[in-house]
Amino acid sequence: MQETKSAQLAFRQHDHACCQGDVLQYADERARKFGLRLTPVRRRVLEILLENHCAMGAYDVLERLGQDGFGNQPPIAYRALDFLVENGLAHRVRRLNAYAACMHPETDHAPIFMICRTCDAVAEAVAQDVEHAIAAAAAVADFAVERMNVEVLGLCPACQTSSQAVDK
Amino acid sequence: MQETKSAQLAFRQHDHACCQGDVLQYADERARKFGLRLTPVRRRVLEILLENHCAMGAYDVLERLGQDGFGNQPPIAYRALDFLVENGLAHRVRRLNAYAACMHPETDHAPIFMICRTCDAVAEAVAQDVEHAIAAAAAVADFAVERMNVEVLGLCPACQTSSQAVDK
DNA sequence: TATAACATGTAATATTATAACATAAGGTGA
DNA sequence: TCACCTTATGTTATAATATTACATGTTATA
Repeated sequence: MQETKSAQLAFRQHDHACCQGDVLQYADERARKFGLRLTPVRRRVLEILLENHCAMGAYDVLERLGQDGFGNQPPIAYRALDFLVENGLAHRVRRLNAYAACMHPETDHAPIFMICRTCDAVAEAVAQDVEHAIAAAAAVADFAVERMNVEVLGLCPACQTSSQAVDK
Repeated sequence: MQETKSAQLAFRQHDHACCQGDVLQYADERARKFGLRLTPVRRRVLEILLENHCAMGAYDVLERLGQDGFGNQPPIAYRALDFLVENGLAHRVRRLNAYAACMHPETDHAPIFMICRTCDAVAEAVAQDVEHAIAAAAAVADFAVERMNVEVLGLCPACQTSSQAVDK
């Protein structure tokens, strides 16, 4: 059980400025090192995604971009989001039709999302044993794995104890 | 490693009439036993999903329903699909915005889909060890799991050996 | 500085999904 | 059987998500 630390963190009070700062710094570094073009829109989208531990829809991101003086047509947001996803700086959360900043950009990993059904918080865990178990299951079927993603729906610690824990 | 047998099967030549027959029979049984109303549209949608080991979009299902004399407006398809999903007779494949008949309706399980990137075949595996590993990761974050799903993208056995294995 | 490759702006449209309300069908107790 | 309630279906409209296509601009480099 390695590295679920940050997943615990996401659901709790914490100094989120660190999450943001660390990830942004890493993104800048990587852009420099690998010649990624982390342009203003792209970097801004990453910042927006990092504002809190929730996934955001493309149109929400787009609205923010418009406010900041960037274009306000869908492709502006989708292209920046695609760039981030392709370069491991964000993930797509399919259950929510939304995107979340990657909290572990330094490690090559399959994202495991825990999605709170009531407050929409999203925590990303990295758990190698899960990946291994999935890889093993795929191997039995002779399936050549390229990507995998895991999405878990439920209640975050806060919502378990609050009265919001009703069906939505 | 239990129960990936059927996942192997899905990707290979097999007597698919058995898959269909078994699942439909089980669905009928369960409907009777638990008083589920497996109405004509709903049953027909299940049959359509069972026609091959691919996931189908709601609008594809809808088109088929229209041909069969059922209504041809989106809610017709979505409602039947929702019913099947809620009653464990189908799953939603989020990566494809599509639906697939459940191949293991008799067991309560989290679906694990292997999705072939080139031929769109979908195989459903049931692997308890994967579920356990995910549950353990969630427990560390105090996350109360309600549902989980795993989607693996890659190449099915047939497409690995064919020339179709290029980027799509 | 010409050029090629990549990125952004913009308009239009495709695809997926839901809301809201009317009608019909099935189940149940008087 | 009827009245009633609940559940399911039909229908219209529209919301939410995503992409295509093409014009324009920017950057890297020969």
